[in-house]
Amino acid sequence: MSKPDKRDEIVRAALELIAENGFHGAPMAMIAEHANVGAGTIYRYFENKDVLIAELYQGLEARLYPVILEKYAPDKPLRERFLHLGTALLRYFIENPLDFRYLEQFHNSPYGVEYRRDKMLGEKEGCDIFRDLFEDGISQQVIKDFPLVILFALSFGPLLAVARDHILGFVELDEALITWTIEACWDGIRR
Amino acid sequence: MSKPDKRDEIVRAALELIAENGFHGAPMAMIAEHANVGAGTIYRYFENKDVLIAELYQGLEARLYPVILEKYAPDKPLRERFLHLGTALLRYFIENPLDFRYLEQFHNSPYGVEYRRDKMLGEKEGCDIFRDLFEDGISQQVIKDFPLVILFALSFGPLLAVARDHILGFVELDEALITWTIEACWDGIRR
Amino acid sequence: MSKPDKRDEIVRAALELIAENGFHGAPMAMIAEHANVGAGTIYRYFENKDVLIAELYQGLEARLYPVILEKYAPDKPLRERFLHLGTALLRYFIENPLDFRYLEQFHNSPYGVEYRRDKMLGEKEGCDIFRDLFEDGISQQVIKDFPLVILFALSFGPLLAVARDHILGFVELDEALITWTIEACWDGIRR
Amino acid sequence: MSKPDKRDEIVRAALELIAENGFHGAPMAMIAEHANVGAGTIYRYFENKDVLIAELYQGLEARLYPVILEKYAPDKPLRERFLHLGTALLRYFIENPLDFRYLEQFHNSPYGVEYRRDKMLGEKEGCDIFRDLFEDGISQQVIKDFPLVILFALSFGPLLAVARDHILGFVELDEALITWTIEACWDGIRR
DNA sequence: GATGAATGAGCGTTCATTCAT
DNA sequence: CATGAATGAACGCTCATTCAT
Repeated sequence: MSKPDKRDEIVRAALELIAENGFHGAPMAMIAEHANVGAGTIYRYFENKDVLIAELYQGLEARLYPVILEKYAPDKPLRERFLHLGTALLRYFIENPLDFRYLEQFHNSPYGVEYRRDKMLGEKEGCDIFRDLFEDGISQQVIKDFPLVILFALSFGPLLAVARDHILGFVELDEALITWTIEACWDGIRR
Repeated sequence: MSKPDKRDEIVRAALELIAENGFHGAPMAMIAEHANVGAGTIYRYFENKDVLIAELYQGLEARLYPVILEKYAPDKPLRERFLHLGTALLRYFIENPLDFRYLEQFHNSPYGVEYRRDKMLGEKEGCDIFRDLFEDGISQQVIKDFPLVILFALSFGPLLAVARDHILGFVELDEALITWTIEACWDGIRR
Repeated sequence: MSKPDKRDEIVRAALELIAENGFHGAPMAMIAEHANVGAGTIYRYFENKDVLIAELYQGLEARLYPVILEKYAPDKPLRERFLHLGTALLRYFIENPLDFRYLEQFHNSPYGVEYRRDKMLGEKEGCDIFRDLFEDGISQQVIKDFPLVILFALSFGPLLAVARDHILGFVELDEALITWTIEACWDGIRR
Repeated sequence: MSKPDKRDEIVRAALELIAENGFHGAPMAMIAEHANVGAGTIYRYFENKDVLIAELYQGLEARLYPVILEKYAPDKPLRERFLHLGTALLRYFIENPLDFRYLEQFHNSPYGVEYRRDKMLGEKEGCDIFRDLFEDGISQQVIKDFPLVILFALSFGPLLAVARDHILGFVELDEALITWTIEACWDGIRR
């Protein structure tokens, strides 16, 4: 009960600071201070800053999956499945803006690119659900016969963009707007 | 004639280095060296690194507009206009990967967010052509009646994503794929 | 019986690590780990790292004496006594390279110099046998009438140097070479 | 005239501090302070601390050779040549105690060992004069037929030891004692 | 104007030591 | 007694910026 205390505080502080200020706006000393922890303590839990960054990312991903898969019914029609996943994801980002900003920071960095490249090469994408969905859709001639990468771009591109705009205050997303946006994404990929 | 010479060299070197290595992979001394210029000289043309970064961005934007507006016919049908602008933009990014990488670096940084917020508030979007296009489309009931920000996200989100994927080598975009992608974006925003 | 157990383990681990990696290649945490002991436990037996280092040295010296005094016959001729002590010492170093490396590390450090200075002032040399030998030799006009310090230098200088060279692999000392070397040392100090 | 100013100050400060306190008793910040130089300035002249240490060593060696070779007559008898080199070396150490202490620090460190190993493998010893002397002596049957390494140990071992003792104040070397000591070394290696 | 040597605050990281358990 | 998590001062090093030439 007291064990993960410090580690959690470090993770929380790092998430907050990196999400808000970027990787180089979050020095280890500042993370330590915000976690109410000695500077050296971080290194008991994470080998170095890179490892902290990577583990933080993996933690976020691990939290994300169960959320969007909740109540997911793989036997429903493709459109419905897509809307479920898309809205769940968008809602998650809106409700967890720190997570979202962190994921963006990570993806736009050498770490993120390399990480993604590794996942591309190793077939073990975490995005299997989406991949399955797209491949199903293509073979059923419901979704455009595009390379998967393009379909991902057509789906996630707008999704991430609106999440960012909402978090930065450029637009106020409500339930209706969320649904319409994801429906528009579907219009983009469906035949 | 010799004044802009050095300034141009500095801008070129900065673009190259920042696009390839990110902001903190491009120290001022390295930029100076690549520009064949003294380290102090940069400060005659740019107050500090932040200003250099911002002016570089504005220069890129200024170069971009004429390119995508070339042969643009504002009296053609909306779909055709959208396809023209979208494919021109995507082609530009693919042919000028350095510019694209720099724009991405800039957007994912405190500078970028603040810059964009200023532009939002000041109403003086550089994206007037797109704004006009979307507003036309909405009033003609050809484009979905969404907030402009959402329409931007549905259009540029996928566009930037595929450009990034192409440049990182995750997909090979040819003319056909470019057209299909922009058409899919249109499907996303049209009624 | 369990008390000296841990202390011994600490001493053994410290000797090993310091001999192989030097003082700053042997952090307390590493010593503790190699001794299968908690990091704080070391401080129950040694006030701090400096004390550990000094006591380790004294322990080594204490082990050394009985070895070289074994079968030492103080009534034999001076030359024979010198050869006995010299070869015994050199053999000990060769057979216990860890001890030797540690002694060298110690001597080449602020600790070593201060330690030696204290011993010089306090007259309580541990090297009494050698001192007796030299003083005997001087009064019998067999050994050169040099200050003791010089005689020590002429005897131990080469001895330590060849031991080091052997351990570092620059020369392979066998029994013959050991004897010849010590005889050469004797040639250096005898009249 | 003003160019090597800073570099020289850095070298001087580093020599002083390392000679007196050892490598880890001479942090870069302290060296900078003693050289009246900013901390970063050192890195304009030396890539890192290791390079500073190595270049300092090479500088000392370069200064040493001319000194001991001054008035050296390679056609004099072996004994005379040995005494010349030995006393010159010992005198140099006594007159330049900082140089001596630095050389000792260097030799007793990973740098020193590796450096020496390299020199052993590559035949281009800086100690060629001594090597020539020893090889001459062996072939003329004036010097004992020992491996060179042993002869070096018999010569330099006492020499370095007495230099150290003098500098630390354990003995006061005058001209007579210097000569006697080197003569005793000769007695050690001659047949 | 142009230079680049000089600066020093700030970074990521280590490790001797302490102390609550 | 023994532990090992926690600490924070100190380290080597980088780099945006300045200023004498």
